[in-house]
This record gives sequence, structure tokens and C-alpha cells, in this order.
Amino acid sequence: MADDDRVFKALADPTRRLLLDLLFAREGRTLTELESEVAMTRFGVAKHLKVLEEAGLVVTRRSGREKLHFLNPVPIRLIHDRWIDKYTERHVTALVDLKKALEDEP
Amino acid sequence: MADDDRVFKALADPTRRLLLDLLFAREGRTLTELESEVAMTRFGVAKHLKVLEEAGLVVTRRSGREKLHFLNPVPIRLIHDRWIDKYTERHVTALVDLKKALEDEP
DNA sequence: TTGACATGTGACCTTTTGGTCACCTAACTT
DNA sequence: AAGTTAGGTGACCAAAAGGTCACATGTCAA
Repeated sequence: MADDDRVFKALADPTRRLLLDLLFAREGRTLTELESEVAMTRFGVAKHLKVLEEAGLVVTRRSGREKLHFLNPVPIRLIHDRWIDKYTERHVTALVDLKKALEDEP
Repeated sequence: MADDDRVFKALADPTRRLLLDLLFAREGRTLTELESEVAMTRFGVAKHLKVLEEAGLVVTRRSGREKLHFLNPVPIRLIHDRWIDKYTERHVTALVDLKKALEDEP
């Protein structure tokens, strides 16, 4: 499977995105800790984490019998760069910021 | 289905990403024109374009019996903003640029 | 060293997704 | 008006993905 294909397939599942959100909020979590937040058995969570790791979206470090998980933002940035060139980026960010501002103050 | 779910699901398929690449290179293409580039029947391509449109990644404009397709970069930017904060962005872009430079000059 | 804890593996089943086809409507051309 | 061109719909089948379980390994603590 191609490298970028793994990334996009990994991002396609809502549970996996939630796991990324959890790691974005606080990194270095274990499987057991993540399991307690996602309404699914440990096996399901482990499978999802494996997919994320093979996609390079999550990197891990072993510490004794625990495995710590960290979010890797690089593949996300590459998605961005694929369809948003430097010139367009200025317009898009302005647009997104405007949209957010309008939503915050109705 | 949630809004962001549609976007990520849409991006999960390689043919749909190719369609986005084609529209990124040159916008305003018709179904028939896109069909000629993707080794698939018209029906398959039409289905993929529908998924992209419902996700908001592609916007369309009718012109007579033709339907013109355009890439919308906003959802892509939102993916970026979800997991890369302003502070991290500086480090990540630097890292990505360095990686690209190293790949270009071996 | 015994038991509890943290994680890994392969089989299994159900649901979702990708692709094609027969058939259809709408618009341009002559 | 008739033929051609651009696109849309719903049914269908094969392949892939999501989730759970029985079973297994390695690590810590008393």
C-alpha cells in the first residue's frame, strides 16, 4: 500500500480521529488510558492505534510494559501542501478565519 | 453523517484523490473530461465526484448540459487546523521544507 | 515465584464501500 | 423533429474495513 494511502485510510475512521484528538490534547498516553475514553474494547482500540502508527500519524515509545503514544503532525501538513499552494493559502486562511469569527459572534 | 466524516471518507479513496489532483492542476473540468483520465467507467467517476461534492471538497457550476467541477480547499485547511496549532505549525513547516530539500538534492 | 497488569495475534462475522450495468432525462446540433 | 451528447439513478456483486473474542507474551510487585 502506498504511503499516503495509509494516511488517508487511517484518517477515514471517526474513532481514529478521536484518538488523534486525545493525543493532540495530551500526548504520551498508553493503550489502557485511551481505551477508557472510547466506548470500545481494548482490542478495537489497539487495532486502530496500529493503523495510525503504520500510517506515521502516531509514533510510540516503550517504557517497561507500557507503550506511550504521540501525535505526529507531519503527514497532516503534507495533506495540506498537496492541494493548497503558497498563493492560495493566504486566501484560504483568511476565509477560514473570517468564518470562525462569524461563528463565534452571532 | 457528520460533516467532517464525509470529508475524511471522501479523501480515503485513491481515485477521488486523483480527481482532486486533476482539478488542482486545472479547474472547471467536466465529468466526461475527467473520465478520460482515470481508467474507470463514467459511472464510477460520477459516483466519486458525487461523494467529493457532498463532502464540500468539490463545488460545481452548470453550463448548459455540462457540469463544471472546481476544487474547494477550505475543508483541507480545516483538517490542518484540527491537529496543528499556530505554534506547532512553524516547527512542522520547517521540518517538511527541510525534508523536501534533502530529497531534492541527494 | 506467583499473580496481576499491559499489550499483541489470528480467526471470525457483519457492515460498508467500490465498481459496473441497464435504463433514464435534459440539452445541443442540423 | 431526430440523432447525438452530457449527465443522473437504482440494483447488484465482490472486496475491504470495523469490531469482538480466545489465546498468547512480556513486565512489574509482593
